Amino acid sequence: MDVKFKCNCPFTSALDVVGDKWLLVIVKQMLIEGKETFKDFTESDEAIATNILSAKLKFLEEVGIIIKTQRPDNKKTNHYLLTQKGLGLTPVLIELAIWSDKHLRDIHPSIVNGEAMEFLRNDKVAFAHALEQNYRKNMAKTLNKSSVG
Amino acid sequence: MDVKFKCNCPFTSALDVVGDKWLLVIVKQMLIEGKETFKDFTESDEAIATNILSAKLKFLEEVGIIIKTQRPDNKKTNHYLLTQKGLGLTPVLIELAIWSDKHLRDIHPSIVNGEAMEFLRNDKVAFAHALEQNYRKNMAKTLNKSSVG
DNA sequence: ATTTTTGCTGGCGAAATGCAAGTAATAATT
DNA sequence: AATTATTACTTGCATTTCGCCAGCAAAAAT
Repeated sequence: MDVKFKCNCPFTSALDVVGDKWLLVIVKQMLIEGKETFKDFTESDEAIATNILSAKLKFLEEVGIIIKTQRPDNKKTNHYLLTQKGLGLTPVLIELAIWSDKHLRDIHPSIVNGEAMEFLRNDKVAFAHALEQNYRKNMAKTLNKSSVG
Repeated sequence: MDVKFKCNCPFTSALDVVGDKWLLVIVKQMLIEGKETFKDFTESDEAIATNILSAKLKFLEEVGIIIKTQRPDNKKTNHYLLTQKGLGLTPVLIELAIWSDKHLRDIHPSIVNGEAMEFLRNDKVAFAHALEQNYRKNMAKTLNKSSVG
């Protein structure tokens, strides 16, 4: 289940890891939608099958993009969190969204186009920063909540 | 063979198109390595199988990322060129390379690390610009060459 | 006229994906 | 304390995609 690198090209090597139908979707769900638990992922719009989800989470953990944690008050529910390596994928996701915005509306007109998209168009660096800050903040909040209550 | 969009999320929608093992590798080969013909691709480091290559080129053409052209002096060799939509993926590729550089060297130490990588680290916007300019220049050159000689 | 190159296509086994059902452990409810 | 519900998976099986290899026709080079 470990990565096979085709060559020493930095572009291709990244794709050897995350160039997959599901991996970046999972990272996006964590970063943008704050999903953490197995159940969170199964309830998503993208509807990933549980066996695939299980395998992909295992893989993401193996390569160090996420870590599996538990809360002291719950021995069952696993919480998957992005590592630095995982958060480092934020700019990749952002460029993908920008590309969608510019080049995909012709064949897929119903792509969302709200104020978040406008923020992203106006200042992608700030948007990336805000996303990462927000992720860290929420992570701290939920971690704290569980250890208190 | 056409795209199935899972939802209206701009992140996921981009991945519905290019979130694949091969598509971005092919785009990278065109942009960075100047590959244009079927044979060029088959001779790459990444060694894509011909049937897959054929299918992927067809798909990339369908979604408008590349176009298939011919030179007046050669009725056999097809030249695949990036469209604006295709060139628009440059920032995505660049962010992937940056991520590799930062986060993949621990599990894949032989990733190339020359002066191009340094240029990329120092100024990714300039790097992207240079890449696109270079692509257009070479495209013009080869197009010109064929119509002359 | 013959050989080589180019751009594919087709067959077939292997791997990845997707759907549905099942399970075991924990947590919540009564 | 007993029952029910939830969570995080696993298993089985059908379908799709991948990947190697061989072949092949049209065009180009010799």
